[in-house]
Amino acid sequence: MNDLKLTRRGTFPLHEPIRDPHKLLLQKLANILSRMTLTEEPCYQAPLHDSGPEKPHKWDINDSTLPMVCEVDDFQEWPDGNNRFVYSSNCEDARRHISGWAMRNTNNHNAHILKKSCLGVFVCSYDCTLPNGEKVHLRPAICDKARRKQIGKQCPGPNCRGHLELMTCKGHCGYPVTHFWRHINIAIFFQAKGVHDHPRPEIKSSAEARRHHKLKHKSPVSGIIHKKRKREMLWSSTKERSTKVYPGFDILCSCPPFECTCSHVRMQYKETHVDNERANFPLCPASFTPQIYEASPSPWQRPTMDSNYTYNAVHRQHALEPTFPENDNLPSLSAFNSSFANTPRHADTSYPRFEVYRGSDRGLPYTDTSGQRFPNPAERYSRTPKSCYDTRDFYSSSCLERPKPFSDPHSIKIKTENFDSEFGNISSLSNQCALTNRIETDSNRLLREDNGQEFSQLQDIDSNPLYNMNDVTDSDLIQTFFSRMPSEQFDESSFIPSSLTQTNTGPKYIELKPLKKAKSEMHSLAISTSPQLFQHRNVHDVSSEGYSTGHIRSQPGCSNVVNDPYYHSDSHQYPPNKQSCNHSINITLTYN
DNA sequence: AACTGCGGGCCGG
DNA sequence: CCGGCCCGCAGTT
Repeated sequence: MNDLKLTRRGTFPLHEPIRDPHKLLLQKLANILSRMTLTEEPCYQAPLHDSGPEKPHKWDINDSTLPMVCEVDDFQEWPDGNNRFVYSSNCEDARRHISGWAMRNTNNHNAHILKKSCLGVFVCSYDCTLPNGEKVHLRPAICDKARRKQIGKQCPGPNCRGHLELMTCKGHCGYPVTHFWRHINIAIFFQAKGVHDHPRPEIKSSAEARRHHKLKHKSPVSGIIHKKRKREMLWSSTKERSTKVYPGFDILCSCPPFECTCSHVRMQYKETHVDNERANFPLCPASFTPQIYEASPSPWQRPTMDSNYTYNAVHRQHALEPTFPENDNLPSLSAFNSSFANTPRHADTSYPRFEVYRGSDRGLPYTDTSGQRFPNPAERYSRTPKSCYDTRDFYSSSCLERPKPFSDPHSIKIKTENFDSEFGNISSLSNQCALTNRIETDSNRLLREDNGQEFSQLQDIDSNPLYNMNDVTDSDLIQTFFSRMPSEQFDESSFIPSSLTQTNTGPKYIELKPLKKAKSEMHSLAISTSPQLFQHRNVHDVSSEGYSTGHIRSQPGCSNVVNDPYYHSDSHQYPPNKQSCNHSINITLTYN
C-alpha cells in the first residue's frame, strides 16, 4: 500500500451522515485513505510491498548514513516490491547477491553500491503448457552472450514448435526492477525498486542443471548440483512447515522444468515473512534456496484471446498443442483499453476494471465469469483461470531491439474539482459535469452493489457497516472515476491523456492537470500518486521520531548510525531532488 | 562456458 | 546531469 500524505483543508463533516452521493464518495475516499498510512513528514518511501507487517525500513540505499544493524532479516530469495532488507555479512547468499530473479549487473557508476536489474524470464512463444502443468519460465542467462543464444531457441516443451521469447521486466516504471546491494561493515543492505511484472524464472540451480545436462549429456542432476538440489529440497521441505496452504491456490513443483518427476502437485501459497520471526544478529539464514517453482499463470501478462494483440493472433494459431486456460474473461478496461491491458471493448458495466499489477494482486479481475465479485484476493486468484494484462513486449530472435519504456514514468493523478456547494453543477467544463455525474452514478452503484442497500439508509460513516470499505479497494475507486467515461458518451480525448490512448506498451498512468486555485466555496478532491523526492534523511531524526523499524531495532549501547567509510557523496548518484519512482499518494481535500 | 563484478562509454530524457 | 544500458575485461565457478 502506498504511503499517503493527507492534507485536509477546511472542515469536513466526518461524523455527519452524508446523503449527497458526491460528498459520500469524497467521504468514502477520505475514509479509505485515512486508514492508509498517514505521515506528517515527507514520505520518501512508498513500498508497494513493504518488508512485512512491520514497518518497512526507512533508510534508502543511497543515504549517506545507514542505521546500525542490531537485527537482520532473513534472506529473501524472491524480493518483490520496493523492499529493503538488511542481511548479515555472514549470509552467503547475501554476500553473493543471490536472487531468484535473473538479475544482471548494471553499472550505476558507484563502486560502493552494486546495482542489478532484472532480465525477466524466457517464455514459450506459443505459451505452451508442460506435461507437469506448468508454463515455460526459463531463466535468462546473465551473460549477454549466452542470453542471446537463448533467444529464439526451440521451446523445450515436448511437441511444441514454439520458441523462447524473453519477457522483459518492466516492473519499475517501465524499466526493469532493480536491486541494490551495499556492504557496510558487517551488514549488507539490500533495496529493491519495482514490482516484477512477469512470472518467476526457474531457479538458478535448475538452469545450471539443465545446462550441465546439456553439456555433459548425462544425468541432469549430478555432482555439486545434485548436492545443492538435495539441500534445497531439504530446505524446502523444512520451509513447508511455515507456509500457508491454500488448496487450489497455487501450484508448486519442486522438480526442474522439463524434468518433473513428481507425480503429485503440491498446492501451496508462498508467503513472505510467514512467521515474522527474525533471529538476532548475527543470525544467518540458510544459504541455500528452496527448489520451488511458482506456477505463475503466464497468461497474466499475456494478451487475451480476443484482443488485437498480434502475439496471440500470430502465435496461437500456429501452436501445435497449445493449452490455454479455458476462460478468457477479463474485466473490461474501457478507459485503458488497448493501452493498459489489451482488454476487449465489450460493454461491460461491472466494476472495477482498473487493475494494477502489484505483486500478489496480479491483475486479476474482481469478478468471476458470472460477474460475481470475489470475496477476497485468494478466491479471486484461484477462481480466475486466466487474467492477464499484457502490456509487454517480447524479445524474439528477430527483434532484439529493446522497447522503450513509456515516456512518462510518473504516476496516477486523479482530480475532480469545481464542484459547487450543492454538487449539482460543475462550474467548469462540461466534461467535468459529466465526470461528476459519472462519479455519482458509480459511487451510488459502488455502495449499492457492495452493500446491497441504498444511500438513504446510510447513517454513520464510521459505524455503519455500509460504509465499510473493506471490500472497496483503491483500485475500485480509481476505477469508479475512469471506468466508462470514454467508452460511452464522452470524448475519450478530453479525459484521457494521450499517453493512455496510445497503443504503446507498458503501464499507463493517468495524469490530469493540477488542481487550480481553490474557490472559496469549493468542494474538491485531489488525489495524486506521484514520485516522491528522495529525502536524505538525517538518521538522528529517524531515531528521534521513532522510525527505527522492526528490522533494525535500536538497542542500548547500539548507535543508530553507521557511517559508511566507503560512502562518498556522489552527485551523479544521489541527486538531492531527483525524482525517483517511489510513489506516494497525495490527497488534498477541500471542503468548505 | 558461464557467472560475477567493475568500469568506460554512449544515449536519451 | 542522470539513469539505463551496452560492452569489454578479469577473476571466479
